[in-house]
Amino acid sequence: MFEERPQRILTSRKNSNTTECIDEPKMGMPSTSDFREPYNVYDPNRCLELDMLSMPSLVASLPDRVSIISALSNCSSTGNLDVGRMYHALAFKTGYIGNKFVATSLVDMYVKCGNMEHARKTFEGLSDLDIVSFNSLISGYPSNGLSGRALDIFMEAQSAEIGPNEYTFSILFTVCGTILAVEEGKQLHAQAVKMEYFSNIAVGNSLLTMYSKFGMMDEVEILFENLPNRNHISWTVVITGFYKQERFEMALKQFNCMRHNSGIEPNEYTFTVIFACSSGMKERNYGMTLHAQAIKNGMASDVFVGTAIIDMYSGFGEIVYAEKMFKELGSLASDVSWNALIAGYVRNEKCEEAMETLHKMIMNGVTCDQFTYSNILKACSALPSLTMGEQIHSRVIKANYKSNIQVGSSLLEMYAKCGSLVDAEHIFNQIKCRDVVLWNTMIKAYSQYGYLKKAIFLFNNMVEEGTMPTSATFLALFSACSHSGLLEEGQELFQSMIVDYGIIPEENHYSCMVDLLGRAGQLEKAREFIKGLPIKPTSAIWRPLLASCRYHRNFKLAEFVARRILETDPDDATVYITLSNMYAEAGRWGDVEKQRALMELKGVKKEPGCSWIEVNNKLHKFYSGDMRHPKMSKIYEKLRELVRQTKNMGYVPDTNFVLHQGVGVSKEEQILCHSEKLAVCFGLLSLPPGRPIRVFKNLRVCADCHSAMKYISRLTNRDIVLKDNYRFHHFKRGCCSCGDYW
DNA sequence: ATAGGGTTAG
Repeated sequence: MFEERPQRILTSRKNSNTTECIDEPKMGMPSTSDFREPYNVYDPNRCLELDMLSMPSLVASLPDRVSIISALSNCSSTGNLDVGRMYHALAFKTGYIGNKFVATSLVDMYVKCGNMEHARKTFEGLSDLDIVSFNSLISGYPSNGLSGRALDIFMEAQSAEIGPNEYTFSILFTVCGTILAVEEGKQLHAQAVKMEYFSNIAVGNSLLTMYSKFGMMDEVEILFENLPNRNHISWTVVITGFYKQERFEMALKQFNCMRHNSGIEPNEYTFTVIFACSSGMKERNYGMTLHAQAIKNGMASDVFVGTAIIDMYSGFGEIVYAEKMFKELGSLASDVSWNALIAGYVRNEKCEEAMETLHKMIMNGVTCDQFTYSNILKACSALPSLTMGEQIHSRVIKANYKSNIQVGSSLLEMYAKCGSLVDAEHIFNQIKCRDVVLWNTMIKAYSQYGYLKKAIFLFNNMVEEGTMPTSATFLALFSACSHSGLLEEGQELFQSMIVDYGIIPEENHYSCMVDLLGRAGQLEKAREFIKGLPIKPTSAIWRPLLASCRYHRNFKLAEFVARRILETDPDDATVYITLSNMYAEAGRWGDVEKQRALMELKGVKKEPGCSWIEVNNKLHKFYSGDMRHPKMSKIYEKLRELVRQTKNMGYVPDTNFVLHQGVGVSKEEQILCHSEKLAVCFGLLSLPPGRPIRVFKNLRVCADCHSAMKYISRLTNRDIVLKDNYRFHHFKRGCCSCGDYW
């Protein structure tokens, strides 16, 4: 994200009345003649309503010019606006404000304290403007989010024929880099070349930074080679440039070059980026070696380095090391460190720990920001817990982050994943300034719930509004097509993605296409498709074909595909389970037994099915046939009643896939106690009428439960949302959003 | 009296 900006022509003097930035209060832009006018000193007593009498100690012994300047410079570095204002009043009282060094120090003090209005007013009071005072003023706008304004002020200086110096260029290169003003940046570059300013390291470094922010790394490399002077900052800029482009090996190569050939030592800044690189490359051993070096050099106690290390370990799945690093930072930990730790917990599926850390963070008085909310909402989605999500949502509103686009996407995703599509839609509709991720998140939500038409509709809206779809957009659309069995539409979209949008398909796109073909019954075509792939087929690509083989009862191909998957993933329990389900459906009990024996031999375990539901802020878990829940007898009573009633409506229990008949228990009895049925039934008993029932399951919903839910939703007139490890099923008045289940 | 580099997310 960068500021909106009008394009400027920096060399022309006539074009100084450019469009104001949107977030900028109007301030009269003086013309050249204004600068020449006699004293118009900005009176702090009038403007700041300061009373000299309230500062008796200062009045008693009036400071001289030098001590005012040094006091102001002290205020600049500490950001102490109140003391700064007192010295402004003193400078006025003593008349030193007429001195240009004092006045410039004042401008700088206001700039550093973030008060651009007073900086500008003080600046306007200067009688004898020079490039230093211009630089002071210009340098303040970027840090206040008004980079475009800095370029406007620069043009005022140009108009006043007050020429730029080295300081001006380093400020402006930084400005152009942050707002991605490529044309202006190049113009300034040319101007700086003419003035031979490049022996100045700061100028060179800011120029490197600018081009690296433009993503023009070729340019950066050439410039870097030819810089007359380099220091550790120059190296860090180049390394960071490659890192941001995700060219981690190049970043590392430069780092090694710096260490071995340059004679310049890397410092905390350099180490921070290098930790981020080893995190990005998943180079666990390298990262740990680096950590040891950082400790040796005393750099691991730097907050930035420490935080980068936290993030790195969490990326390696070493959450314990991340925790340790966080503890070592102690009171040095910044909001970013807290965020990195929370993100680490979420990444490593420790959502409860993430929530606990959030509470500790609040208790410690650390301010939560968009990163915090975004991460913690992801934890709510992963749990998934709608009540926690709603609690975080109210925090987001209180902290005024609800119109933040990233937090918005996380909120949307949270509601969708917690089973409330209506709330997800509400979030989407509230955000008017949509970006591609927000669109993708909503499209993906529709796709997961099986609302293909809505997904396609949004896709068309998105394109009409001029947002370029990304590979994630198509992924969502493919999976929607495949669940709805729309083979041709899916294939057309696949072609369109490549031809019209220039997106190169990756593993997951291929996997979706295999799923699409397979579900449509084109098993051989799916196999041919895999054969013709430009990449080596992975188990993720084979897996959807195995599922299709089961549905279309193609044993031979299923066994072939199963072998392919087991070659790379020998512990994949779903392969054995799918095969034994297939054999069971065909009554091939001998083969079922063989699969079971194989699983035992290889030590592969089937995860027990578990469903859960949130009622009154409490999570209720149910396992198949589990009797531990206190309300179990009521639940079974209700369940039998429901089965009786739904049978009258046409429900026929489907016992085809029951693998082992328990002793003394009928097959029908066995499917009656499936965990999802128990959880839904408990929801019906506990939640007020009309409220949707939201149940989650760790495995796929079985065909019988799916069919039963349709009848139950009609009978009880309830919306039932059932999320399994695969997708969402939204049962409404006897229908399911996913179309026909298989 | 004025300038240059670092970590976290959807």
